[in-house]
This record gives sequence, C-alpha cells and structure tokens, in this order.
Amino acid sequence: MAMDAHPQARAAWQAVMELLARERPRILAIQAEHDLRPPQVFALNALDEPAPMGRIAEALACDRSTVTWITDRLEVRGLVRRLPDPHDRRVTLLELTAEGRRVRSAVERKLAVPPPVFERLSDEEAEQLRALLGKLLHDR
Amino acid sequence: MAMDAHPQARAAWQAVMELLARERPRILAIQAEHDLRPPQVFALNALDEPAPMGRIAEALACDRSTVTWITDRLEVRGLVRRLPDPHDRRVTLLELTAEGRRVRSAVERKLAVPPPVFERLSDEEAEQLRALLGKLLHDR
DNA sequence: TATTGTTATACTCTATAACTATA
DNA sequence: TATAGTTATAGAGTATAACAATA
Repeated sequence: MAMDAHPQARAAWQAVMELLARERPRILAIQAEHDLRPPQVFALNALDEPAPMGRIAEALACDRSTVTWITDRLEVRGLVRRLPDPHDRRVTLLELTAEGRRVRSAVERKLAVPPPVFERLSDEEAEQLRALLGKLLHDR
Repeated sequence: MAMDAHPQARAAWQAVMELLARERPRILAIQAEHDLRPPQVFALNALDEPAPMGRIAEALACDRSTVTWITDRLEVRGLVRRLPDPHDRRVTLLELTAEGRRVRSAVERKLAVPPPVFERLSDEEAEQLRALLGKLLHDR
C-alpha cells in the first residue's frame, strides 16, 4: 500500500482534470468551428517555428506515421508546408503558412477566453490561481 | 475590439490548458496501458450509475451514433452492458460490468497521482490551489 | 410529430511493420 | 547500424443522413 504523501497535490491535480473534462465540449466546439480536430490544433500549436516532423510526434505523443497523416491533411488545406532541412537531408521540417498562422491565432484567441465558471473567482483569487500554476509550470 | 476585462482569469485559464497539454502524453500512456482510448475512458467515467446512451453523448460532446460505436467496442470487451429502460422503451441504458468497474478504478487510481511538477508546490500551496479550483468547480 | 438508438457512409486519427533515403 | 519519414494495413473515433421503434 502506497501512502498518500501529498493529498493536497492529489486533490489539486484531480480538480485540474475535472475542470478540463467539464470544458471539453466547449473546446471541441471552438476547434470544430474552424474544421480542426484536436490533433490538428496540437500540431499547429507545436509550430511556433519550423520543426522536424519527429519533434511534432513527440509533442503530440503519437507515432511518426500519424504525423505524416496529419501533415498531409493540414498541407492539403494550406495550413502547413514541408521544408527540407539543409543540415540533415533525412529530416523534413514543418512550417506554418500565412493561412496556418491566421487560423491558429483565431482558434487561440477564442480558446483563451476563460469559461464562465471563472466568474466565481475574484480578480485577486484568479491572480492567486495564475501565480500558483505559474510556479508549477515555470518554477518561478 | 473587446477589452480584456479579467486578465487574471484569462492567464489562469491559459495556465490550466498549458498544464494539461504538457501532461497529455502521460495521460495517454496510462490509458493505453489498459488498451483504452480517451473516448472510452470518458464513457466509463460517465457511468457512475446506469445512464441513457443519449446522456453519454452529451458527456462526451459527440454524436449519438458515435456512442453506438464506442459502446459496441466496450461491450465486446465486457466492460459495459446495454439494458432496456423500463420507463421508456426507446431508451437503452448503459451500465458498467464488474470488469468495467475494475478497469475504470485501475485507470482512475493511476491518473489521480499528481505529476512530478506538483513537487514544486509546498503542501500549503497545493492546498491553496485545490481550494481555488474547488471554489471554481463547486462554488463553495 | 418528436425522440432514441441504429445503420450506412465517408472521413480523420492511430499504431505496427516494412520500406527508402540518409547519416 | 541507426534514424527520419513514408506507405500499407488494420482498426478506432467522428459526424451526417436516413431509418425503425417508441413516445
């Protein structure tokens, strides 16, 4: 039997997952407005700068062959393009097109709007929440 | 141009999404250990008690026909069973089997372990985080 | 008429294994 | 030999439209 050394952390983590599960329908709906499915959005978000397809596979936690498939769809729609890597001719870099950046920004803008449930927190409480999550994410 | 009325809430919400995006590979891996894909886990989690298939569709934010498909897979594996609803013969209720409860518990137990990044928070900070998320989720 | 679940269809996502090209 | 990406294959998830049974 493992003891529960940090019940607070466990409860906090479960609350995070519950919040996301509850907001999932809204997130899916926003993505669907742009005819994007979750893996496509993850892929676009991983392309702040041109990146090897293998790195996208890591970011999406999926197989490289899956990235080939997803890339094909995004490329047909003109959201990304494949580039050769001059330093390693085995590598194919993925890059957002102008249209890809436009779509990504539009989705990002809508997803960034906090769900109505955040109105239950005061500005001060929301700031505390942000600070705690910031420490957790960035250790500052 | 919409003003950003609550920048703290916005930043907090984005941090929540970033945390989940970062933990996604681990979550997928745990589910995969039990040969479950995310929608199957969502479906199992929606079955605290027998529920109409239509309600599962709402919980998963997907079409009723998709629930038919997912249910078929879970039923073949013996994790759920279909039951007639005595009060409305149009309705089919879904119920976890004993094996379904076992698998669901096993996955739940692993997912509930907070990721290592939570070690950056003291017990007090984790409790603050839990309290803020609790207020947000349950308005208490 | 409206609702519940199913079926048919088409498309997207996913992994495994085998393959090609490059390192 | 090892790695990056592709292809073939098989299977899972998804929505739309049409349908049967029931309300």
